[in-house]
Amino acid sequence: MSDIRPAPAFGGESLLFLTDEQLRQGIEAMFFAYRGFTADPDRILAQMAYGRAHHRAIHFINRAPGRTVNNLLAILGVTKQSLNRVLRTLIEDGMVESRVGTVDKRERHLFLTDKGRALEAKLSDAQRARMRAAYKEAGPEAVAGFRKVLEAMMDADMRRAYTKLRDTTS
Amino acid sequence: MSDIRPAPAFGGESLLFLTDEQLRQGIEAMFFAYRGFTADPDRILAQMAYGRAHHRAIHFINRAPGRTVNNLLAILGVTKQSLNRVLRTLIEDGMVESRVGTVDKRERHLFLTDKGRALEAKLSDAQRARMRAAYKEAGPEAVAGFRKVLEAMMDADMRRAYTKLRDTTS
DNA sequence: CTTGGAATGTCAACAACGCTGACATAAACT
DNA sequence: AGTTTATGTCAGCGTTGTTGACATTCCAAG
Repeated sequence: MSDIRPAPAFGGESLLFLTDEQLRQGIEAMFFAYRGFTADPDRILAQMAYGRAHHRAIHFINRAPGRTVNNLLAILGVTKQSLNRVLRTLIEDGMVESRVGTVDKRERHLFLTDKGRALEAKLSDAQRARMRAAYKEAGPEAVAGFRKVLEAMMDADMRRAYTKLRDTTS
Repeated sequence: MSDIRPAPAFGGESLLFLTDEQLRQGIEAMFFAYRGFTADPDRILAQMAYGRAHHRAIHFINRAPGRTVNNLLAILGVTKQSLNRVLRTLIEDGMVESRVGTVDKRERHLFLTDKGRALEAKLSDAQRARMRAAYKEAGPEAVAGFRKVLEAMMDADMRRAYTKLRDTTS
């Protein structure tokens, strides 16, 4: 709120970046950037009656084929009921295959079909193209900082999920 | 898709950051971080039957009191019908005041009431606290890079809206 | 001055995707 | 064997995005 600050007499580089004003700019940047981040896949998804939830499911199934529903749930951070609706349409449409577990028959293991992999590639390509352009424009050092701040912004459990995933070169 | 890369013989700092693998990590970081970004305000909003859309409206009305509905629309990037529903509840609840324009009576100028400002402060404080912690952990240089990449990721028109807003120390 | 079109905002109905509740089935524990 | 726990499915609700229809106001052309 109060934008009053004690007029930093030092470098400016060192303390100014924690003023409410700076934080507010970061918040707004995050808001606008996230819209750009999702814009390209959203356009593709809209053409086929899919939404962002479908994209997320496809992405993370592709990341680790054979993943169980419960495992996917933990990563996505939604309820199983919510995920189930999305999975059902993806299975009906032949994008995802659900195989009953061999050792534990309660589990369903999820795989992308060829069709599903094709969609995944299309969505990923679109999203990566924007990311690549942004990275290129900002430069390697900026990218390192970007990643560092994002990681610090995550909830503790999401951070664990992320680093675990990050270090998995599937 | 293809994670095959021509084995960079140079610094690594220079080209490696544009591999599909690196881009994918950035995409996943963005996904998990955005969840953290909205988590704290979401908890507050849930207690009062409000959602993220209410938060966004309140934030940007506070940023420039007297803003018209149409102006807010351009910033939020949603349809006026969608915004209208949110505004109606905020007005009913005495958070926002809508005044008919004096020069153009078609316009409605939006203001936060004292009650609205109190809610805005509560939401902002929560969101800034996380942002501050992340900034502190990552350091000033990382923050500069963070902002740089986010800006490069925005759509052109959102970028204009953002920089215009950014340079407005209300 | 009137009239037609553009701009602004409101009301209604629909879709995507969060949520809780109720429930079936399979596994695990006592 | 009987109870508890884990996993997944079906039904229904709320928020928030969408398009369509419409009222009001402004402005410019005739």
